Amino acid sequence: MLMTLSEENYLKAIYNISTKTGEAVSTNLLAEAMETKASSATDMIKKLAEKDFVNYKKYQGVKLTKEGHLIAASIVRKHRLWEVFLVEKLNFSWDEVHEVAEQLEHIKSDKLIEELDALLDFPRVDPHGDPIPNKYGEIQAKKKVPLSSLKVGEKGVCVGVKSTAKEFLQYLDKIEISLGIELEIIEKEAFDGSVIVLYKDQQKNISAMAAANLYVRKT
Amino acid sequence: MLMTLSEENYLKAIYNISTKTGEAVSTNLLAEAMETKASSATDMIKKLAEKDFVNYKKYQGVKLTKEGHLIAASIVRKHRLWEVFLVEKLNFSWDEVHEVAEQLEHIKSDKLIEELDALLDFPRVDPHGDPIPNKYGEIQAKKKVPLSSLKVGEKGVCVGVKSTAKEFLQYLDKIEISLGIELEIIEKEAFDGSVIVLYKDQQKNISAMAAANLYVRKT
DNA sequence: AACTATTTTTAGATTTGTCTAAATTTTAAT
DNA sequence: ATTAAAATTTAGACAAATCTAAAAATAGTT
Repeated sequence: MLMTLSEENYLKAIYNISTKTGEAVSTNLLAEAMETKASSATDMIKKLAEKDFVNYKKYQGVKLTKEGHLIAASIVRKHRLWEVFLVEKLNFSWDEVHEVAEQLEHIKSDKLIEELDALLDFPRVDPHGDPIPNKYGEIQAKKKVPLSSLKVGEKGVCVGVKSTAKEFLQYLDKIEISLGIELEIIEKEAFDGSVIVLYKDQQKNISAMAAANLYVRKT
Repeated sequence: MLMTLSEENYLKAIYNISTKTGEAVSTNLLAEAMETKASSATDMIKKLAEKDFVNYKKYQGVKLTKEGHLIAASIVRKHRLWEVFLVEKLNFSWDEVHEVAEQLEHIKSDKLIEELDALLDFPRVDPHGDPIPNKYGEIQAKKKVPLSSLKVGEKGVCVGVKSTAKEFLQYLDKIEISLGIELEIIEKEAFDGSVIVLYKDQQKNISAMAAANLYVRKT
């Protein structure tokens, strides 16, 4: 299937928006994600509909078809695998990888991506904690959720942050929380929403604000 | 410097042709290398001349300027580093890498390519034995020469083949010659041009025909 | 030196993805 | 149910890279 760069980027944007909202993607949202005008988005939507990658009814937004979903997921898969590669093998930090992965995700070669997957030991999530679709476009990792949503006794691995404010990241650093650490909820304070967690054999208190901005994946 | 994919490919083609011929590159040769028509090549030549990447006089062909050379060399550098990566890290064979490297060579990130270089331990040549320019566009590896040009007592590393005929490659396989092997010339037969070489602690006879089709880099 | 064949350039058309501006449809509010 | 606001689509234009066909320049041969 011949896909232009632009078509691939639109499909990926539709995929990303619709996994968040679950609904049909509006022309305006899509145009905004693509940093372009609504009229351009309409043009591309028609092209994608013509190729049966999306279902489109005028004024009703778009949804990915089965084939569109598979293509979009494969681009996201490539994007996230390359992110892992950049961090694990090329000493990039997790906030430097996006721009380069945006380029690498369009490289066409099945062998390339399968071998890359193997080189990286078949990772399930990217450096931001987002799940990596398998080659059939399916996501196996559980969804990431804010730490604040866990109940007492549940455990999770830190996989990302919602806020990337400098103060917040520095705070996490100070209390020695980093990506990959496993936490267990010991207690939740009803009155202020703060949580007491166990990690590295220590119990620490985390504010409601911090707990809402720290993503974990349940284990 | 904003470069389109097409501009990069044209510059690379001019680089590759002119390193072979040493002369200005004709419109027809360039068009042929780009698998396009001469009129298209002329159009692009004008654009590249406008940007001062090439010197161009009507009907006289093109030569790279200093800046054009640097850009072209950096693309070739990326292409060849990616080829090494594919072979060394992703189990590609040396005849599978070209198509993928054609895509990867256009990824823009200085950090990416420097880190890749380090990951691969700063290779001087690609899997075909072609030299990898350094980041200043300079080539440090010595030129590859046919084995037949070496004198008695000289040594060289096998870095490539001229003919890729199946029979020839199978013959090399049979006498256990592969890329990377170091050979020493023990004797040259005057009457038929065959050479006796030492490698893997054995002396073997190689025909004049084979010696002319096997590239080595002197050591 | 003249003529022919080849190479190269020009002119005008096409496709892709984008834009602006105007028209249309939907949504929301009274 | 009307109407104003917002969202979406249409129509027409543009730049990039290509093409075909025709014109111009160069090279080769006698």
